[in-house]
Amino acid sequence: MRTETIENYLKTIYNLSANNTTIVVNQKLAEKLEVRPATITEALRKLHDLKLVVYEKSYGTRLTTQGAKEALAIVRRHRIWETYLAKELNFGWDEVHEIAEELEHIKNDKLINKLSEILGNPIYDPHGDPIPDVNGKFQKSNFIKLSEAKLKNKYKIMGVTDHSTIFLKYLEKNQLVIGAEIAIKQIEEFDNSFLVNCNKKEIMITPKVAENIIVGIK
Amino acid sequence: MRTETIENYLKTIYNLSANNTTIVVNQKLAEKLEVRPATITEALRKLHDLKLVVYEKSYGTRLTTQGAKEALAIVRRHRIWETYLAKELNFGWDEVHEIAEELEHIKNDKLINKLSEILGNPIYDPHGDPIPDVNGKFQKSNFIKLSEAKLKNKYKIMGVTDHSTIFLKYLEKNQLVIGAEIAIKQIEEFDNSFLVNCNKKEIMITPKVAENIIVGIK
DNA sequence: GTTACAATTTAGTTAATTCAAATTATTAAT
DNA sequence: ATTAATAATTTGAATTAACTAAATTGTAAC
Repeated sequence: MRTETIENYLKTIYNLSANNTTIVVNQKLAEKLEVRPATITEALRKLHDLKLVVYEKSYGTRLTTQGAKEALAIVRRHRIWETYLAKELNFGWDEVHEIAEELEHIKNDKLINKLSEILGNPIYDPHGDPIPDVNGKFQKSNFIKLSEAKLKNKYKIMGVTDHSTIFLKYLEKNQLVIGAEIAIKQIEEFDNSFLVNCNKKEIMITPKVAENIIVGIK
Repeated sequence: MRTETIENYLKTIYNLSANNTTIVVNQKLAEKLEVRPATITEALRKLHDLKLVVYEKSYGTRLTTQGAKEALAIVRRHRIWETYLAKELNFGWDEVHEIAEELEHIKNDKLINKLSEILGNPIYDPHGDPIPDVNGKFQKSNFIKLSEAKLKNKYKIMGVTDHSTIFLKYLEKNQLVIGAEIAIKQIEEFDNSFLVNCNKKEIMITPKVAENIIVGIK
């Protein structure tokens, strides 16, 4: 079986590779996992021995088929638990991540599939992140970042890319929650800020915030 | 924080000490944890350094106040999860133990108390084992082993002391489940077997089985 | 080609967990 | 009280996992 550390490496490589489409460099891994570069080199050697990554020295890393399969299983467990904690156990969306970080390491397919079933097999977690199915497949969608939204269009908030408590609390305060509908009233050329209509109120959205909100076209 | 190994030592010492009332000897621990005696001595030295046990060499071990507190917290988490898995997630009572062995190590009071609340703060788990409350206290009861039952009396099955799958499956097959009512028809002096009436059927119960069923007086 | 930065190698450290074998303690039986 | 049997401890060590500082090597941009 895998240690938690190995699972965390797998998950982090997966997350930094934009769903396994780009190569991940050591620096990013070292940053995210808060360890020294030497540790990354060492860990990647091990993951390579376990046939979980393709690791080209001084270039970058990507997951093997097996590595991606395991990473997706971890991501699935994490996001199912987050959803379960939020929807069934009434935890706030800013609390669920931390608990799910621990629960995700418990490998019991029957348990996860049961939770998924109770939730109605959700395809998004409370942060709007897609939940892979049992086979590691995502349902397709055509969501965009709010920062790429077009003037006068209407959108629905589908997720966030920043999961920090401070950001989530900010969103909540402004009622910019999952499912909320947004109409783009104005886009300021000068600073890329957005003036939007949400819940019958006008809200000013900075580029940094817009960059971290995922919306679907209504 | 405690490692899982330390938590497992604490839990095992607690379980072998009959609710912290008797001294535990190394041999029993070695047996239960499936390690060599030398390992037990070593581990107890460590638990002693952590002020979790009172350890008298070549005599025996018992938990300190702190050790008992932590052991009870683990037992509570284990039994709450077992109950939740069985009652809310429809797992069989022979499946829940294994999963709870992992879940019990996740230390989040809010989570456990939430599960407990959803379950209506149960005081027994699916095996009939009592669940300590947040303060590590048990509700009192006057249950006895079926082997101590008296002729002609009526009892209700409240729990088991053997949690093995084989035993639980045997009980299920004979409908000797938690809550089932039993009337003692006959006690055979020669071999201490019991003839009981349960669900309108007569069942012969061997001394070994009787020893592992906990009943309450009706 | 030099410089700046990233990655790797080397040569460890620390901590957790376990064990075999030899020795010592304890207990029960005579 | 001595002995035999059994249990526990000590010693000395191995293993594994995870990580690091410091020195070296690679890479890429100017």
